[in-house]
Order: sequence, then structure tokens, then C-alpha cells
Amino acid sequence: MVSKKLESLSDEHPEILKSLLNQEGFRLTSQRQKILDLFETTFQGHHLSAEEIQRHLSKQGESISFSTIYRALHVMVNLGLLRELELSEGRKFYELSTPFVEQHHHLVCVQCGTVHEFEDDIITQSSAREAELQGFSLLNCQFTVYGICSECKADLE
Amino acid sequence: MVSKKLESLSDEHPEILKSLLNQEGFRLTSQRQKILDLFETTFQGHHLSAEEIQRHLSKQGESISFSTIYRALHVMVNLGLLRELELSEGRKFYELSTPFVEQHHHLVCVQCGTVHEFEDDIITQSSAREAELQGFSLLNCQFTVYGICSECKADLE
DNA sequence: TTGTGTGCAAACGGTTTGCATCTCC
DNA sequence: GGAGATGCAAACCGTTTGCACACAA
Repeated sequence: MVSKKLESLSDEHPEILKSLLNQEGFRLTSQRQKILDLFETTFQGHHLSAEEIQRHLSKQGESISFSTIYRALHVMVNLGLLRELELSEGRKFYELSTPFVEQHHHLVCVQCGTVHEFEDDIITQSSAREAELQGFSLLNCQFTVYGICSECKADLE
Repeated sequence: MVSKKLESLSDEHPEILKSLLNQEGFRLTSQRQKILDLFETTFQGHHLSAEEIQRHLSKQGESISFSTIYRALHVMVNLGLLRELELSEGRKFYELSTPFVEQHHHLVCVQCGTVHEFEDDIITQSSAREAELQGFSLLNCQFTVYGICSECKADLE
């Protein structure tokens, strides 16, 4: 399964999504559309877990099973629409896979779980450098910084 | 539980480990010693999962339960002896927590699972910069690059 | 002696899978 | 019409926990 990069999905949304899916032998279903919509509209750029996806869809009156959610997420990760994040909370998060230059990273407070997102081109450059050095085709990278936020530091005193 | 950094553990090993544990109200047991030994001797610097730890100990005729292994790993992470890694394989890995300057990162082949370790001071600098900017106390950081290694690329053709 | 650590077995929680049914192409 | 998608329930698998017993301090 090969990923095909997409400049902007939000413009001509359903048509693009459909042809992208069909290219690889997949189908556009209302469930897949609703899941992707969540990422594009309500939670633009933010990461979501499968459980959060189900909860928010159900708030909108849409009931989608976990098996469908997980299967849809996998398909979209493989198509390059989403990226999978490991933030060390025992579950996976997913977010829109923006082009590399805009890619952001995560600063996590190990005490309260607050996640702060940031950008740093140096990181992208480092991943590209190392991948090339080792003869890898670069797909993705994740940079997660762990620490204790100022509020939690104050609470510890 | 506050972590106390340790310059080098391998020198006067058991005594240092013992006093470190005792300081925090923990005890030195043969199980904890054997688990840490694995990281220091057999797998110096390499990351291990709970399952790999049990397998290697059992090869040496030592049978330690998973509950003990997990509890020991948590204690050592909290003492700052080990760091916990998320390499996105659905389980956690642990490795000796070396001082920040020597910290290494991971380049993972998503096809065959090969993990290549590399160093890049830029990463450490970026984590320190962002943590300071946001008022966080820096504890740790993880940089994982995903790609397809040259062998797998060849196989795909 | 006492409170921490251990092993066992059972529970847990997120994720995956088998199967009957449904739906997009 | 047929391959792919869905929902349900059960299986999975890494990890955690309750409890009785063992052992370090």
C-alpha cells in the first residue's frame, strides 16, 4: 500500500478523498467521511484517540463502532492522510498528516498530561539527514519532549 | 518520587544501586539486581521490552514473573536509571538512561522493524530550548524517525 | 519484626479479528 | 453481482492489580 501525498484536503474534500481511496481499491463510506471530517473541521490539526473520535461522533448523533474506527484510521494512515502518534499514554493518537515543513512536535507534562505543540525545522532536517545517511526512505518522524510544566512544578512545593 | 542522577552505575554497581533504592524507601532484591545487570552487561545501551528481559533471564536459568519485571522497571524509571521508549510497536521498551549529551535516538524501518540508533546534539538542544520556552523542567525526550530501509525498498520492486 | 517485594492468577484497557450482513462500485 | 466495509461479540496481548506468602532492613 503506497501513500500518495495530498496538498490540501479541505478544499474539494469528498471527491478527492473518494478518488484517493478508489485508487487503492478502497471505498468511500459515510463512516470514513465523518471520521476524516472530525480531523478537518472540529479538531483541525489536533490529535485524537479512537475513543475521542467515537465520543465526539456520538455527540453528533453518529454511532460508529470501534472496529470501523480502527480500520478507517489504519487505511488513512496508509494513504498518508493521518499520522499515528505515540505519546506514551498507553494508547495511540492520530492527527492530520500535514506536509513535512509544517510538521509539529509535542512537549508533554508527565504530571498532568498537558500537551503543548511546537514546530522546529531543525527536527525535520535531522530526520532527513539521518534517513539519507542510512539509506532509508523517510516517511515520518516524531519528536516528543517530556518534562514538568510550570503549574505542576509549583504544586510540588 | 524524585530521581537522583547517577554518573556511572557500572563501577561500584550493587552498593550504589542499593543506597539509591534505600534512599527512596525501596529495597535491593536479587530480581532488581539481575534485571539491571541485563541492561548494563549483556545489552549495554540497548533497549529491551519486558518480554525480552524475561526471555533472556530465563536463558540464564532465572525465572522472574512479569509482575516483578514491570514493577522493577517502573521503580528504575522513577529513579532515573532507565528511560521508557515508545517505538510504536504496541509495547514499551526500556534502556539505560545515559546522560543527556550521549542520548541517542531511533530510526525505525516500518517494514521489517529494524531499529538503527543515532545521535544528534541538535535534538537535545531543541528539547531544551522548547522546554525552557514553555517553562517546563526538562526530563527526557524521544526522537523517532520512521522510514523504509534500503533492503525493504529493494524487496518492494 | 515489619513493611516492602514476589509470584500467581485474574482483571484491565486498548486494539484486532471472525463472521454474518450490508453497501459501494 | 461481487469485492470491500460494517457491527457485534469474542479474542488478543501487553500491562496492572489483589492477595497470600517471602524476605530485606
